[in-house]
Amino acid sequence: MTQNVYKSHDHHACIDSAVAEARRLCDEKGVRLTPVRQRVLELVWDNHKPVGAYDLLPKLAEEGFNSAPPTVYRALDFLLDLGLVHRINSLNAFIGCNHPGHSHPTCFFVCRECGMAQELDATPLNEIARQAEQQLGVRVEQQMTELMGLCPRCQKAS
Amino acid sequence: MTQNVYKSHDHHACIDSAVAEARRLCDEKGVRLTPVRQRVLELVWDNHKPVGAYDLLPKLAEEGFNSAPPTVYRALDFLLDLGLVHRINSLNAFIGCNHPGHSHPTCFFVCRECGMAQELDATPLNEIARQAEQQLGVRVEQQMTELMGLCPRCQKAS
DNA sequence: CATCAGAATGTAATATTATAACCTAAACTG
DNA sequence: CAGTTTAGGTTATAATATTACATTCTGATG
Repeated sequence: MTQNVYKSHDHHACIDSAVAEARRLCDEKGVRLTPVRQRVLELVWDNHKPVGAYDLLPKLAEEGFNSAPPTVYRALDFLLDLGLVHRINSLNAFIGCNHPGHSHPTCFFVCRECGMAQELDATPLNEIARQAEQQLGVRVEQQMTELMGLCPRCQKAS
Repeated sequence: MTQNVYKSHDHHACIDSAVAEARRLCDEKGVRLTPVRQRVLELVWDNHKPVGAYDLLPKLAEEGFNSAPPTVYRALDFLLDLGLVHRINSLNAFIGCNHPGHSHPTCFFVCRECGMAQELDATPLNEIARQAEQQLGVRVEQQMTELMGLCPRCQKAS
């Protein structure tokens, strides 16, 4: 399943593989991973904390990219559509997805102290969707779960 | 479990029981259900669609209440703390809770066409939280699931 | 009852997040 | 290479939320 962000790991490898995966996916779908889209993806992957759209703007500006809100929102929308990033609604922030390409129910744990996010296996959510469909007759198209609390590190620190 | 909002029902009774429940809870906790707080609660319950903070402002103004953003956000924060309303993060909107008073994992289905929200039994979420706690060592304090799709009515309409 | 403390509200300003609208440039397509 | 689609540039503004500080109300206590 998803990696454990609380274990130390070679984060450059995380970023590289995210970009490689993105490139593969874009080729497959015949869409373009333009420089600004790729750079936004890399910046989102910069660490395991969800990042706000407006945090990206100055970074893009530094590097000579255009940097008005529509630029970054367009790039993020593109990446969201492909499942390369997810939006954490409770934070108005974005985080890389480590198994993009197939739409899937989404589930994150976010630490209220350090802000790091850990993607979780969302399989049990399918049960909720299935029940809702059977009992209420709704049709579920998307789902997102957000857990909040303290990560192992921040528990120790307090 | 939770009521089915797609079945016709006496909605005045929904509102009345929400207010009665709020009053009981406030008495129990020794906090005050002031006029503006009660009115905000009623307005949130006005129908089964999540309502934005800024939608409430003109309604409060009409009725002679003060109506600046802090007024409505304070009232909503108060109601959120007591579990009388929930916030639907994907919509930046608020909806009444029909079993307030004990903190619980929250789960809503929201129709992308009509916007109505249906609270669901979130018990299966506990499984996700339990697994995250065991496998990752995190401590889960809050959780929220949002499902999106088409409600029975809007499926027929299309 | 007078006074005091804490809770609640009033008010103005501003911060943060996101989108609209319209134009220009680049890249595929036949 | 002409036409079309896709992407990006630019300006302005909409929508959501908070800060900071002044004022008023409420309930407790002497």
